[in-house]
Amino acid sequence: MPLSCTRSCHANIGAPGIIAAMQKEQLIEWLTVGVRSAGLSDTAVPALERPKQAEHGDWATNIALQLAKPLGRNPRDVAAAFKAALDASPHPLVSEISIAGPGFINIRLKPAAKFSVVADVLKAGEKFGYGDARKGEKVLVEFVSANPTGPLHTGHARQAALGDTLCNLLETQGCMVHREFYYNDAGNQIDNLTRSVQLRAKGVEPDSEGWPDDGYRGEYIVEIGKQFVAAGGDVNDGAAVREFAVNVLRKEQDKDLTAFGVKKFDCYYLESSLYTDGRVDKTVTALQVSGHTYELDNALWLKTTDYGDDKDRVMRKATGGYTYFVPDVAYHVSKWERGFHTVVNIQGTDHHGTIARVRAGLQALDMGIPKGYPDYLLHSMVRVMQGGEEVKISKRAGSYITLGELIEWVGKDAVRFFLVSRKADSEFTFDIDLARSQSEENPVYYVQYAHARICSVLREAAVSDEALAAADRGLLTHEKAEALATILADYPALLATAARDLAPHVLPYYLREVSAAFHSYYGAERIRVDDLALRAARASLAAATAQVLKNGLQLLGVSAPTKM
RNA sequence: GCGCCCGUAGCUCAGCUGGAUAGAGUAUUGGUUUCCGAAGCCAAGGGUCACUGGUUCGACUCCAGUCGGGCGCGCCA
Repeated sequence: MPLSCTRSCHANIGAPGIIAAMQKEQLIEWLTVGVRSAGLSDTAVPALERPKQAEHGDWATNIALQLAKPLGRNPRDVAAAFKAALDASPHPLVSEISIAGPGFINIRLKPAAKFSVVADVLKAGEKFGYGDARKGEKVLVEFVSANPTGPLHTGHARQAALGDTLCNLLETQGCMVHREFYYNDAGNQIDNLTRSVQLRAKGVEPDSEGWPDDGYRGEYIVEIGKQFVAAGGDVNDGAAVREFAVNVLRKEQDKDLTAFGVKKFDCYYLESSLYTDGRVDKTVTALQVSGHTYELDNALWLKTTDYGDDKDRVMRKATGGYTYFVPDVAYHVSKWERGFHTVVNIQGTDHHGTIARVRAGLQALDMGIPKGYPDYLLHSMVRVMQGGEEVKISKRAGSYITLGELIEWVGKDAVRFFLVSRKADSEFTFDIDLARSQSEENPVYYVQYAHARICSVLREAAVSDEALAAADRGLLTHEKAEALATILADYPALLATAARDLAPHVLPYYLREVSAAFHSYYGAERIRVDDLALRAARASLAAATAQVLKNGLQLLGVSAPTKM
């Protein structure tokens, strides 16, 4: 992002508005000017980061350390020259500049600069943290994409929580987000479902004679059979059984997702439509024309090794049908042609092997699709423990824990917060017994409690919105108040990086920090004091904190109770 | 065997494009309420960042190898 800001804008720093959100950029610009005027570099742009330890100041830069080597100078000397240049043209937000350790430059801000974020939050309200850096960018996020052959399990739950939150995060950056659910309704999984329902309806038990090895064993199969018969259906009518079963399961999945607080999908894309609308045939033809295919053993192959895959892949089987990866490529062409040049697929890590070949297929089409298209956010499976033993997650076995059960046991808020809290690719164990017995200790309650506590305090303090907005933040002096305001000011940048890095897990972590900073401040200073001006100032900081907590929880799909 | 991911406190996990004394929660121990919500706060103990070597001013972070774990490697989806 270009920095159009020059020195002239420093004169406007005292003005209210979006100052806090711009502070970092302004400081970087100031530092960059300092680097130039000190004659250290014509191109280097200093990076600003929060020091791990608060005593070191509000911001720090390691630019002197980085420039020392190319300049052939001692880092401390470089830092001294840099500091001299900065001292020569002081920044109105900065109260102190110091050199520390091997050559860090630590910067301390004036209190007014730190507390300006409070006014920003109160003014922006629910939109605080939103930016327009990616305004108008069309982004498609595909997630859940469960086969309509059974209830959603804990893996789907993780995917739904990650996907929904990621979509929300992208929207805060101005993206036009399209939520898509891909339905594998054309494969033999559906045939298997149909057959399983028919057999159970006829009284054939799993593992008895005539039961297929890969038949679905779950109890829901029996229930669907009963419902079908009760509705007057003919079990021998495969097409009718199939339609009925898929319909029932789709409804159940939708019900679970709704209960999980997942926003409505914009589109349910049917795999079968890729065949009926000719996209599959068109894709095959295009690949043949591209010259990257060949025939061998009566099958048609694509030379995906030309694009980094470790072996070539069959497109059309000797028996005549296409392998699954052909409609997959056709599907992604559809995403591209619908104008989505940023696409994120959220899938289990067990699908990582398919990434190379899908991308290879898209490359081979030679239609200008970039190499790394689409993006993937892979998550590892959720292991479920119960009674000290692992419950195997297997759709075929039917013995897995469902999303509906998780919600029933620990509640939607806790499940969502918990599932997003972990990095997507780290495995984790969901201990059902623990979650049941200790749900009160789930971190989500800590954050929700902070929000409820603030709401309660604000009710007691009875400061009007006008008085909150007009409060004199210069009255805030406690270091814990400064620490809290500093954390609040990080929120917009946090959302931007979480969206950019496809890393929703940083949000729960951040909300915990905000809550901790508030609780700590609350213990140090009384809000409802007799001095009304002071009361308003402190209440305004609390109100801003509640707003950030509420905004963050909303992105996670977790409620922000005003009392609990 | 090959490919991708992972290995951080007793347990569950953070650690941003390499930066200062490796952090949270939980568990353990000890404090804390005549006053706005104690589901809180304050503090203590707890570490060979799997191991070995390399890159450099500096490595949990980057590279190579070893060990251990997960997943994938079908003319299944």
